[in-house]
Amino acid sequence: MSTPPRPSECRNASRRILSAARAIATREGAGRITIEAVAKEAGLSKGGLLYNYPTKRALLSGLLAQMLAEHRELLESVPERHPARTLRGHLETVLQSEDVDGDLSMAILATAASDPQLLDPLRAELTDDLGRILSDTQDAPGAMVAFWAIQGLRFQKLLKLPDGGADTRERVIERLRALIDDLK
Amino acid sequence: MSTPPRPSECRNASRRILSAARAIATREGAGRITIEAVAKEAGLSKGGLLYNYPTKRALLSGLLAQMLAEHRELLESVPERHPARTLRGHLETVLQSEDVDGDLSMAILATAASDPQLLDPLRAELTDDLGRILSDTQDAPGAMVAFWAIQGLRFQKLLKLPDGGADTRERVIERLRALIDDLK
DNA sequence: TAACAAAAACCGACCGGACGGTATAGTTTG
DNA sequence: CAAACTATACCGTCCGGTCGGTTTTTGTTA
Repeated sequence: MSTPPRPSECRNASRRILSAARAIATREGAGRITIEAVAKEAGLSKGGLLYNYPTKRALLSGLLAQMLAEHRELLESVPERHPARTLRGHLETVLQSEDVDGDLSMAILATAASDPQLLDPLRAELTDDLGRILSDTQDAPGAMVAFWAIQGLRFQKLLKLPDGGADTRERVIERLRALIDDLK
Repeated sequence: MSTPPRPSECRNASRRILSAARAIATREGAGRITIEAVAKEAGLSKGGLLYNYPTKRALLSGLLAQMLAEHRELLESVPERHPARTLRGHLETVLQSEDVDGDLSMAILATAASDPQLLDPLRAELTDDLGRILSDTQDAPGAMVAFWAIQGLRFQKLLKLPDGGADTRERVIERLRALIDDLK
């Protein structure tokens, strides 16, 4: 009658599957995300996984959605009240997710290569954020430069590109913070 | 005897193979780069390709090397004499490669996901450039912010992330140019 | 220049294995 | 019982790589 009182089970299975996928991506690399491997990691069978996510695409889509949700959560937990709150939020979010999601994000990039549509939710989210950022400041170009710099930082971490050493890095981040705070 | 330098033949096979791979990546997406497909596109057989590139890894490595070489060529062709010449070179290079190498870069990202070592040459090159940039300016943090912004721009184009519209985009780039020129 | 051998370049059938997805039979739970 | 859920066997496909053989190029010698 009323909705079957077992969303917990079903949800848990889905969540377990997603974290299994994340575990595999982090431990063995992005290319190792296969239905069988994820199912095994999650402690159920291939059929069981395919019952929850009928295709691999659906699985990846769910994975991306989960990451996006967590990202947004982190972003909104930035307490600071500030005209460029969102910008600041993005920066702190990038800094905070210390390499935890590295290989995982790589997984997303990898799949995006073969299925660009999977990135659509991400695009929508970013468009939203960007709109808020631009409408929060009078210096749109300055805000955009900061936004790009944050994205650059994100990919620099992701691909383990050089960053000029920890010391300069710290100073650069400080500079970036100052740039953002001076925006208004 | 009149043996004009004819390593051209041998080289041509390799180059033909690489451009075939690029064509496939651009036309059909990054995931479609397979040995058979590339061989067919290049007009030779699977065995023939594997003669030139003994493994797929070698093929991808060659692909990345070629792209790096072209990138460097572009970068060094920036005429401007300027303390932040390299920085400016990166910016103009990104702007110039108008979506031509989009899916191709995606291919590289995709493979990087499964084989992170392939990015090592890229890392070396960037480390080199970054060193030059930092030693060319007195404002290291400012230069790094600009560098990150350029990288962010690169990935924004690559993943087709939002950019706030062509008009603002143009203004942002102008701002970025000004930032770089004011560096010294 | 012709003959010829050796090496380089290339061919394409084939193998082994992984992977996504299906079909179906079984099990739990309300 | 029925619906939700799970397990397992299996299929078709694709793909990277191997291997034995063939063609083309090159160097040498007469």
